[in-house]
Amino acid sequence: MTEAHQGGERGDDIHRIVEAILYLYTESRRVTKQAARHMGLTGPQVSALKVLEAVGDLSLSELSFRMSARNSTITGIVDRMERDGLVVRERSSSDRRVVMIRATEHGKEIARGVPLTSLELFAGALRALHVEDRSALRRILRDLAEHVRAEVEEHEREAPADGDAPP
Amino acid sequence: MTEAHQGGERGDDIHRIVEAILYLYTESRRVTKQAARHMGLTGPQVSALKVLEAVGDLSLSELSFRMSARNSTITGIVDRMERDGLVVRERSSSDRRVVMIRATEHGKEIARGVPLTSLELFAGALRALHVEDRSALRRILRDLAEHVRAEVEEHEREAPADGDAPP
DNA sequence: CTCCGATGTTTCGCACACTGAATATCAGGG
DNA sequence: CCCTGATATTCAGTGTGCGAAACATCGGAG
Repeated sequence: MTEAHQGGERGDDIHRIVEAILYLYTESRRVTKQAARHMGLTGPQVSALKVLEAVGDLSLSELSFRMSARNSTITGIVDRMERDGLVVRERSSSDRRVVMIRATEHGKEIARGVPLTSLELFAGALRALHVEDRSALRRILRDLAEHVRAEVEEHEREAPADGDAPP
Repeated sequence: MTEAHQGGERGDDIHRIVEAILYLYTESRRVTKQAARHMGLTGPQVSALKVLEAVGDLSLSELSFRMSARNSTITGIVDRMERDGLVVRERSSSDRRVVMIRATEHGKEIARGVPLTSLELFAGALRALHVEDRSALRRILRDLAEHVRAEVEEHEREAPADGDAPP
């Protein structure tokens, strides 16, 4: 994946940077998944627990929005997590249609335990960098993320994400 | 994902850097997936086509190694891609056990078309950075990747990934 | 040459994730 | 009250992913 990118002098830096980011995230995901397996969880389950841990109880719709998935998908995931005692469903008293998803103590405990291995991987490597490199990296990535965010918004405006399905 | 990380002064830089990388890759994956859907492809299929496009024909084992998946998984993916005319299987003449996977012209065309939206997203943002920031980023990320690679190797040595199953 | 272990691929059974199309239930306005 | 829209679930279908086992082939030992 290093050469063979027609022409390829101009975008050399860019190409290598993208490559490095892809590698770093792929590796992180692999390790997370493996760590999750050790505790009997799957990727989306860890993700759901982390969201619940961070922002508190959520309705199923809110949870699916935060996880960028459909309600029917999240229903299945919550089913399995409820089966395994990680979360509980509670019908809202104010609006009896909505179901609040709440992480159990067991679920929270696991959520706190799992992702550390993945973050520790980065943390260890980042600690090995010089201090000035760290702050430079932080600044550059922040700028980068901002540019990407802007481009994404513009991109979305042109090509909406199949949100409507008229009958 | 910004607060709620017990204590959290020491690893501030680190935390934010990890956050940025996660954001960048998540965003890239989301956009890629969406673009892939538009052309009737899935994520792994795009990934496979990109690998084949980059390094040429590969055996099924080599392809599964590069995609970090098992042979049986890749068999299924290649099945569907062959069904859709994106790749062809060719038995090697030197070793009749191995099956070479080759992207068809149609497959290559689609591979060239799809990922651009995702890479362009990064490329555009990266071009907006100063030149010295780009080379600094490149150098830092390379160092970082190397550290992570080393840690992963060490980590694997302690906790092997269920690879052996003695009879 | 024949047998036997190693290697490459596929098949099979299983579980999860994900989607879109119904469906049941509830909230609120006319 | 009835209609509309929102919320959650169910269902059928596809894709992904794994491990165990079957299968073909290769390579070397005897």
